[in-house]
Amino acid sequence: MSYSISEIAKMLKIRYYDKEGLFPLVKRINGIRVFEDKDFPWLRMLNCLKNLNMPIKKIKEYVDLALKGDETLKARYQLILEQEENIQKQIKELKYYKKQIDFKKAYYEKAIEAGTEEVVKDWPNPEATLDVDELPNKGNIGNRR
Amino acid sequence: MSYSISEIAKMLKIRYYDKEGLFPLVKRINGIRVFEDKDFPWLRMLNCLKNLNMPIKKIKEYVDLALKGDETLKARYQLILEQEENIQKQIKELKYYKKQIDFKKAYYEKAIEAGTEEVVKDWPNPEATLDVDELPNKGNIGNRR
DNA sequence: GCTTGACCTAGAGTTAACTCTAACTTTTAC
DNA sequence: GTAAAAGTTAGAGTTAACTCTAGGTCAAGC
Repeated sequence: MSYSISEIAKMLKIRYYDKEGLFPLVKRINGIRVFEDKDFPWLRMLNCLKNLNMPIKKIKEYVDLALKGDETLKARYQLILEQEENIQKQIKELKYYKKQIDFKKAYYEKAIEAGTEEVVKDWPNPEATLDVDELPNKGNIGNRR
Repeated sequence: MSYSISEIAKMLKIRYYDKEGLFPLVKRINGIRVFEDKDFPWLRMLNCLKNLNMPIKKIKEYVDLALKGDETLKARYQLILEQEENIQKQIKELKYYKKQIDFKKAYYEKAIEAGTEEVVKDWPNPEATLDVDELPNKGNIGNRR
């Protein structure tokens, strides 16, 4: 089974990504892109990296490595390892900020109950630092801010 | 204790955020911003929203609501609830993509061991769909892509 | 054969979030 | 009092990731 570009374009911003060189291996008939089942694992992988906030240029690097074949296996493995760390950091970061949000949630619940923010104005924040070193790092091992 | 802008600027891109109207309540002496301990909970909150990928304009809306006082308590509470959902979705999404990354990790480990990708080329992907409906939604309740 | 519609491209335009520059003021150190 | 350091601003420039436009090709249906 094959897929037309309009079908695929609903799922990803295909033309743009193709322009950026992200799928050099997709078949063409008379210049028209024809996606096949075999392309899907690749599309899924690109979609994954994109949603992990990897910049297009970095994804392109990965594509170029993949094109070079077996000699770049270790480099690609390295990139995957970085993404694994990246995911862990992002989850950690989200959980960190969840504390702040949960605090504010309770804060507003109490304030709404009382009809005024006055009663909660001096509730202590969950953590008293803004020091960058104590904030989780942004999940940015090579990925965008 | 107070803090100079250069001290604060290391932590956040203060001048830019101020320009965007994100801290209208910070004190000034002869036009120079003077941050005080009382400002920190606010700065932390802005930092939190920023790191949850809320666009500056949306953060500004929150700031403007806060300035209006008690009449906007419910609206602000609503915004916080959205962020709570947003965090849950983002964590879910990250865990989803982690499966893909873990698959690739094992894939490359095997390929490196064998010296060639050939041996793993036909390993089945963890999930066989690219259907947008089956992918977790991007964590974007009002937040940027 | 001709219109319609789905596809193609190059390139211009848009948007968000910075980032830098230049010219000015205020504070600090001697 | 004066020079340097650190603060200020408006506004121009940058970058990434789209998004749109204009003009063109090609196959299908009438």
